[in-house]
Amino acid sequence: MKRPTIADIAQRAGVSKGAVSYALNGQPGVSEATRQRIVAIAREIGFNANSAARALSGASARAVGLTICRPARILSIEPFFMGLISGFEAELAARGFALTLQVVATPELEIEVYRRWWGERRVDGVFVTDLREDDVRIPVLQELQLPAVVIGGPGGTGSIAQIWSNDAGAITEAVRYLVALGHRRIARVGGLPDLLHTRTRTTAFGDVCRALGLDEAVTTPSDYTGEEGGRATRRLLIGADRPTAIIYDNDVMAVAGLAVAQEMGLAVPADLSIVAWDDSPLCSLVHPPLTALSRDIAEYGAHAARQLLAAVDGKTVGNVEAGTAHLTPRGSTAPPR
Amino acid sequence: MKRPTIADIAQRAGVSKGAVSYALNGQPGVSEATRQRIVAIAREIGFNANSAARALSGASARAVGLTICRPARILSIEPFFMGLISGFEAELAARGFALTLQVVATPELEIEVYRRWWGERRVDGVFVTDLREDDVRIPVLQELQLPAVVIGGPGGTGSIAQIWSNDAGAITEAVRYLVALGHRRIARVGGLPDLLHTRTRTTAFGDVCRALGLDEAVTTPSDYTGEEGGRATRRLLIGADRPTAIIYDNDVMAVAGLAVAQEMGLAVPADLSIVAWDDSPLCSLVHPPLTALSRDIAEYGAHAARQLLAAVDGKTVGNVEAGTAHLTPRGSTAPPR
DNA sequence: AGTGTCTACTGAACCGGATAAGTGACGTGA
DNA sequence: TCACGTCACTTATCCGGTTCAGTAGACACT
Repeated sequence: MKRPTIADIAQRAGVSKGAVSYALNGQPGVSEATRQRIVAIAREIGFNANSAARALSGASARAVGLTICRPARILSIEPFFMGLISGFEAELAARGFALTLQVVATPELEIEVYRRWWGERRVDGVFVTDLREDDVRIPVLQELQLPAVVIGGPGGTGSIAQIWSNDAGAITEAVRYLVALGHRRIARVGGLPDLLHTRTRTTAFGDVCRALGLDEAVTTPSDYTGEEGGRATRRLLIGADRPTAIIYDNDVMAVAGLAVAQEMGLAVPADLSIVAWDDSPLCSLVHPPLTALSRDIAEYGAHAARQLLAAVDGKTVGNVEAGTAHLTPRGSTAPPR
Repeated sequence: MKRPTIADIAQRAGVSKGAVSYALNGQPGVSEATRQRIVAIAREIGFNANSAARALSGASARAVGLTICRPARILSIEPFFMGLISGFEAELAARGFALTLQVVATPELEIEVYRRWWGERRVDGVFVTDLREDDVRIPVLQELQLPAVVIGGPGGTGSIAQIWSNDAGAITEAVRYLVALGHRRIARVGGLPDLLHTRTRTTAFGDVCRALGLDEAVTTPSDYTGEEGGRATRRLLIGADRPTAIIYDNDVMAVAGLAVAQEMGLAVPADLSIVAWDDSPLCSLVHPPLTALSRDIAEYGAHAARQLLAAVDGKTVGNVEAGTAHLTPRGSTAPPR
């Protein structure tokens, strides 16, 4: 089956290719009557502009890219990325943009993917996730002048637009809440220590604990997997002065931590309160349901997509704060025994 | 920054554009010495062929598409798709293919996406998931002659290649195992009833229960969400002859079911045995860890990608069975009290 | 030397859109 | 009535690859 082209439309409408192009793109240069006739024919024969031809003649590729740098075993269970992708899609689909996905192993490979996409003209812009300190990807994106929106921060992206949520504020809220319940020994199981938002959270956690005069503010680094989250929990709970509350940097680790506590015969929340960062259905599924720092990840993604599309359109896009998490208390937090 | 083109390479090598194209694509028509010189220059200046130009001149777009038809709230927690995508990527990246993703609301919209992708020449082939009975997408793909691989089955795809796992065998194994433990009242919380693999499982479940002379073989349809899985479990457990074992069509519902059982004061596995279909880290995280029907979803995806790439290359691709689930016993199954 | 064959290339057409430049018809004002 | 401007188009060129039809030169064979 042959794909219809503007030449086919031109022939049927008795006009030239150029006229068809003007008509379909809403450009001046054709009468309103002709435009409507051409649009009608295009719809009738199911015309879709060849994206390659369009991209080749200087217009945009109508696609944006997302690289994900996480091992498969984390990806499969981590709800964050799928939520983000759902949010992207809502905005992109409305504008007729496609999303190109690539899973990579290291940030260095991510750079290679960016260079290739740029050279191939495959995407008009990219989403950048998992921002690190002195991130190696940033200078490359600047050099290539590839429109980008960094999801994470704040800071560290130079001239590249970013969207970030106020993680420091969120963790402060969580700690204050636990302290109000009467907790004095609060620990935290953090995410990958290289990631900028992990550092932001760690710093803010230390600051608020110090400000409130808490005994200690231990953050155990981890890698977002359930196994590591469970191991970290076990280490925290076998100590002499075991914490009465633990904040986890994602929901998967929090669920694992809950299982470890129960396995060790501790009652949640009586003996141990648990707070999860990011609220997925997972948190409501377990027993007791987990108190969580909730945010609308899909909306966060949609916001990022709007930013990126604006950047692709050549608009200057600033940094915005959006989707800051707020505490959703559930059954896993209570005053300590 | 200007993107290097084959014309740049041609100029520097002192040959024509055509020679460069032959050299870079491993075509005959240039001497080995010249080829190496051209390849060296291309690498030196960081050349990447413009994908639009390549696609426009009849070569492939070097991209394949995946549409996902699930609401965002399920997607974010459902580990299956991310596992599948990871598997796709491994194969696609090795061949330099990009993966284009689109999340849609209905199968009808999926058809529109296929038509658009085909018209835009944006992808060389597509993955089809969530096969239904008399699936409306199949005739469209045949009409467009768009290379495709259906993930699911068996059957119902006409001439289109498919990859399927032996769900009937897997559920039979699970039921036999439970019966061997002494269970006589086994229920099942199924997935979306429209999906072909749900029907396959339902039929096989009924067959094996009848063959083993079990009292009843109730399958409660559901939608893969934790809420629905929990509700279905509650309905099953308040009945007079409550089941002593429940098989769930995905892990999220199984975890929700576990929480409901515990909330109702039932001990797992003493009062109720639980089997989850698809084994994600989630199953090992909860307490007790869930007995699951495990399969390597990433490998399943990689296999599907190999099939699709072969189809894109014009090879005829048959139907293959792969990645059949096998039972991984854990703490959630035991003889009934 | 003449003929044929092969290799290693060149030149040009082509893919399907976007777009700048050109053209003819028509209306308008002096 | 003629010059001029505007509108509604057409024509031609371009984007950057792929590919086909040529062609020059080397070499072998008679």
